[in-house]
Amino acid sequence: MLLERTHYCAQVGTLAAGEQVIVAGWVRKRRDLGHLVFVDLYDRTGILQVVFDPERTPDLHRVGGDLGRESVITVSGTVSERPVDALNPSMATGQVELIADRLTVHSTSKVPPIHLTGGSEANEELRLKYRYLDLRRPEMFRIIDLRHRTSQLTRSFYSSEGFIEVTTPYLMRSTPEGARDFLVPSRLHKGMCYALPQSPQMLKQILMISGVDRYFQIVKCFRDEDSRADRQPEFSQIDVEMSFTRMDTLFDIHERLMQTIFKEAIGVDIPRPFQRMTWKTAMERYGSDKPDLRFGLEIRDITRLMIGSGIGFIDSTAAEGGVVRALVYPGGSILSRKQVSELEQVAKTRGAAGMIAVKVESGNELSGGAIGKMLSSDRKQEVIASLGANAGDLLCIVAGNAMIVANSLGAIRLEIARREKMMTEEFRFLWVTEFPLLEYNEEDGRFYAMHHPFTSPMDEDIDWLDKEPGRCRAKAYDLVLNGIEIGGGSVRIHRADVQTRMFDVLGINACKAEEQFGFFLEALRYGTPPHCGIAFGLDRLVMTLAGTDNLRDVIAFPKTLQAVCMMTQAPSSVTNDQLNIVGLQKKSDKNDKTDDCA
RNA sequence: GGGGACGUAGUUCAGCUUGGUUAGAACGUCGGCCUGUCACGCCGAAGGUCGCGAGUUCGAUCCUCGUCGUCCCCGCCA
Repeated sequence: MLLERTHYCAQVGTLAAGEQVIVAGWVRKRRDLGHLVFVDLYDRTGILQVVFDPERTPDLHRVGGDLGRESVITVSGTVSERPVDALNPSMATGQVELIADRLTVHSTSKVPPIHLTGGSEANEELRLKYRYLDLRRPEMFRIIDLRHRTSQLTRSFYSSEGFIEVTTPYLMRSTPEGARDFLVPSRLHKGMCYALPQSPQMLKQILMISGVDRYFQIVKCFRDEDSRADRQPEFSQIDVEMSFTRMDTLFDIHERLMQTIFKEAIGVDIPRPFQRMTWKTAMERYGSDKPDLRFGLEIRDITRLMIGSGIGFIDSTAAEGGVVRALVYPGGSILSRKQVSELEQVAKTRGAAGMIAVKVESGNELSGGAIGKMLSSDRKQEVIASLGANAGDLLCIVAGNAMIVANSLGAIRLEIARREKMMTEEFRFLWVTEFPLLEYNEEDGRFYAMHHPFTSPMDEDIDWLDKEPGRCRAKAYDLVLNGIEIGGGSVRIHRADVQTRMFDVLGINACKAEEQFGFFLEALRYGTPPHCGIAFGLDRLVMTLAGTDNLRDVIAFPKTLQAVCMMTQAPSSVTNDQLNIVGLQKKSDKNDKTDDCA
């Protein structure tokens, strides 16, 4: 019969000597001194030293001496205070040990392919293949637990604010716009597919129409797009929608949610209210719609000062309606030619033609490139003054299309901060507001919704919708934390006529709209309350709480950049029979390994 | 779709610049010894398709090309 555990390893550390306990877990390490045998027993709470003493239990001692790494055992024994000279202050349970008197070996383990104790970490490919072993490491369990607590705090916070968790289907209908859908072929309707939701966007709005009033859900979302360090094909959102509420109330609720999570999960006090910044300001001053405000390094516009400089490409940039902007790299004039060229490379990957690096010399002098030669000393002085630069600094100047210049300098700004280790440990929250409603796509020759097609234009901009849609701002907002977009949402359109106008601008005519969004447009016609919502990336939030910059670290079973699960080898080929059932046929059998075991 | 980095023992890495006889180290594993260890210690041993394929060469872990895999970035994605 299974001897049942009475305590976790860590709990034993708090018990008095003489207590009888039963503990269970994995053999992390064995130290066999010939007569005495010590075993480090691990469970999710920590490590406990178990002693096998040949004088008390000769039979056990022999078995204990043979225990292999990661064998699973149950041990009963007596809690004992360690001899004074054998205390281990670096161990949570280092003042006690368990003198074993009974031992059950439930199973043994092959030699683990990754190190589970201290020191260097195995490469990620192996960690993902043997994820169950990787998750046995305390650092990984700590994150799993942190994620659990974050979810729990979220659920209880929303519940106490009158929000109701409603689950929505994963088998949805495909909608155009936005990301590529993952498709699920239908057996009952051959040739037709369900789509896994990119987010429950329309359903949560319909719940508002249903009168749910305050909805939330911790929900999986799926997007068939290329992954990144902070992007997985399937990810979790804290999804929220609320009716009859001003944007400011939504901000207030979620600032308190963040405050609660950070306080309760990691003991950090977050000041409120959070800073707010318009999208325009963010782009101009930080070159990003998700600025990291833990450091300054603001971008300044110097177009006016550079016009008529006599420098060819700068004058032509200005003539074409472009901009010239600069960033001060404090103390950057000592950079090597190579380091400067690496900075320029950063700008070039964001589409800039180049980056001009100018050194600030003493006596308001600039040296380097055409600017050092061509600019009058008055102009130089003005440039230095307007940038607040000092001798020894390096000016990074980029000219061209406003968007490209912003992105380039934004990337350089982050690179400088990384190099100079300016990213502190603090948590800087920021609401970015007044996003553009639409984005023009040159290739397709049409506008796309920047957020999604149900986002309300700002009242004062609504007339731009027909005249100059690109100028129209949206009631959309993002919550940014240390340069990471952790959430985003908007006030929604609650009038069917405005929604139709929106579709018009997007080039979705009445017929198309009816076909693709008909059910939603119809719902809007049955009494829709004004409503707004937001969704947070749970994975990214936990990532920040855990202090890692790899999304895979906070997901128990993540996928690689190629969207493969190293442990299960998903995706896999399927048999022709399986495909027939859903009415599909393979185009090529090139990678077919289905019948390897036949 | 494009750019970059990496791939050598079970693991983490060195070796490659300048091709040459037996490819090393540490940890781990296995065997022996050891009564207070906790990075236990000491003695000994086993362990390699140098990712895969082709090419150059008398000879390739090393050079070239291709290919596969992982990571990072751009595009894409909110």
